[in-house]
Amino acid sequence: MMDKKQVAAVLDQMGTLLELQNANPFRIRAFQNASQIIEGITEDLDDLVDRQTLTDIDGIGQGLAKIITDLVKTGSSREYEDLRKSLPAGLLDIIRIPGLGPKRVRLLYEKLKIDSVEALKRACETHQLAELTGFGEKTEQNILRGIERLRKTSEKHLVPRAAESAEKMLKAISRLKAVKRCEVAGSLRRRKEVIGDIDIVASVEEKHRASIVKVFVSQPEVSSVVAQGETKATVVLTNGINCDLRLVRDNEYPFALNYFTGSKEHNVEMRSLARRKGWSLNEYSFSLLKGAKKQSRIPVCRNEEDIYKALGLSYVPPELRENMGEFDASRKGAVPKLLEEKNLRGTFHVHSTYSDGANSLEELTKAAQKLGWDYWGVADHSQIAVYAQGLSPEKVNEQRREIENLNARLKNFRVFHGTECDILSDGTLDYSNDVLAGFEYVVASIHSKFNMNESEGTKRLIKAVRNKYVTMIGHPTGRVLLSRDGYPCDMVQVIDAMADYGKAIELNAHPSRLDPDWRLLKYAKEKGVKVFINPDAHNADGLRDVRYGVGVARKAWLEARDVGNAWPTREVEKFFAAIRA
DNA sequence: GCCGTTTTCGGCCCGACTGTTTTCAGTCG
Repeated sequence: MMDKKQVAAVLDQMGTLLELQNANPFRIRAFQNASQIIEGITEDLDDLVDRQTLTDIDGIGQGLAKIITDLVKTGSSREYEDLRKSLPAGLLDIIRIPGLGPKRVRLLYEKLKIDSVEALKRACETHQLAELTGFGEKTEQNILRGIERLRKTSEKHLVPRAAESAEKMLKAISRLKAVKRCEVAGSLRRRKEVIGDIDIVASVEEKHRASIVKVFVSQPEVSSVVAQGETKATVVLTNGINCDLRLVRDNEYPFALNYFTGSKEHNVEMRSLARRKGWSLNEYSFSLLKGAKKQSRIPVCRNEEDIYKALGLSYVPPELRENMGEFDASRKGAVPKLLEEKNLRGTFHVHSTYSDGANSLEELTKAAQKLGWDYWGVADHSQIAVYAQGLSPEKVNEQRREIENLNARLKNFRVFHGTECDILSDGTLDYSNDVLAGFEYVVASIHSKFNMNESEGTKRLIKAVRNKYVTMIGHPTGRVLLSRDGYPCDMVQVIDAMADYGKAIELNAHPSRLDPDWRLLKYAKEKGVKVFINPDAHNADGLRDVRYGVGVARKAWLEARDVGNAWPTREVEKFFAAIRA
């Protein structure tokens, strides 16, 4: 009745409702934690329920297992219904307003009967809040601004846009003489697929703090200042993204950087590990735990590596800090050597002037050479894509001849001839097998009929995966395969099929459309499915967009050998040939 | 609510900022 996404949402909501009820904070955390766990599992939730193995998962006990089982089986649960009935639904909207937490939401409801954002807005405008103890005029103003901000920033920001702003702000800070070290932290450093806000950490002598904060808040990118203190400032940038600056002493810097990089889940585990050594860990330092039975001497930590070392761990790259197995790997010294941008030797999903691309084969080749690559692959649209000048079989032959001529002239560089072939609604492909056999590789993509139900959608894709000439499944429209709210299909099943048939998957890194789910990518890696980081480029500049995919690939623990475009030319040729063999 | 090669009971992460206080609670990250 409910899938894992829905179950996760319900558990999170139960946590919030418990907060509003002023319940035991650890009980609250148990629900929030469980929500995270369920969202992250790659096994089939139905299976776990049927086999009654939910309690094998760390963090899920008898109580939560019962609730989850009820939700999956019946679509509801006694505990959930009781909680939901105990408070008006509108409070769940109100609590999302920045500056309002469970205590004050509860108070507003009890004293002023405020049970919706609209009612709250009216109450602020008529200054009813200021009459309550603990509230004043300033708070009313802040809430009104919060309501407005929530409306504007409810959507999260994509990595490339946030990265661009972050670079500008970082540059403004780092060029100041008083700043010793500074770096972007937070989810941007962890390369999450979407970014909430930008965190910058800087080390600076105390006497210079005020001047640094002043420079920060007066940057041209800043549209308003939310908070400005001695060690912290928060601003809203002109593009609507929040940006935080934290100032610390230089000896505190590694701790601050680590702390503000997160994730929260990673930090919680770090602190637990510190406690076991008899230390307390915060954003400034280790300190000896008062009254601990066993205490170890605290080593000097000059950088993040030292902190991990102190806890008996090898360095954990920011992309892996999600408490999703990185501590185990780190203890065993088995942290993978993650993909680097410089590992990439080329890319394969590129459109030329033959279909809807803006640059010729020659121009694209020059751009790829300029990036230091060894190859690239053309993948123009197939014939049904009339809107994009999809290629007829005759045109395909013409293109092949041009590529052969080009390759004959090129030294130490190779252009591959592929296609982005449409998967039709019945799962068959837009070219006959005869035509497909003429390509070196085939990216099979969906551009039509996005409103199928999940089982039909899954069948359609798996049928395409089975086609002997398909090399990799692409995701052309952005809201597709590896994204959580994309094309209706059970991606786990599709990945299983790819593993069975030795096919690859495309991580489409087109920046304007990026929202790939790294958990699914990680699952693909575990299954041995190769990944190609492709830009879906329509011009020469677009080739560079692969760099946005590298961060997501790192989050999924991908190493150079897991990624097709990190292989040398010969290996790529072999892989393509093996698929049709 | 969860968890246990120190525990089946008693723990479970911590500091800064804000606005309203006259010493601090609530919120945030």
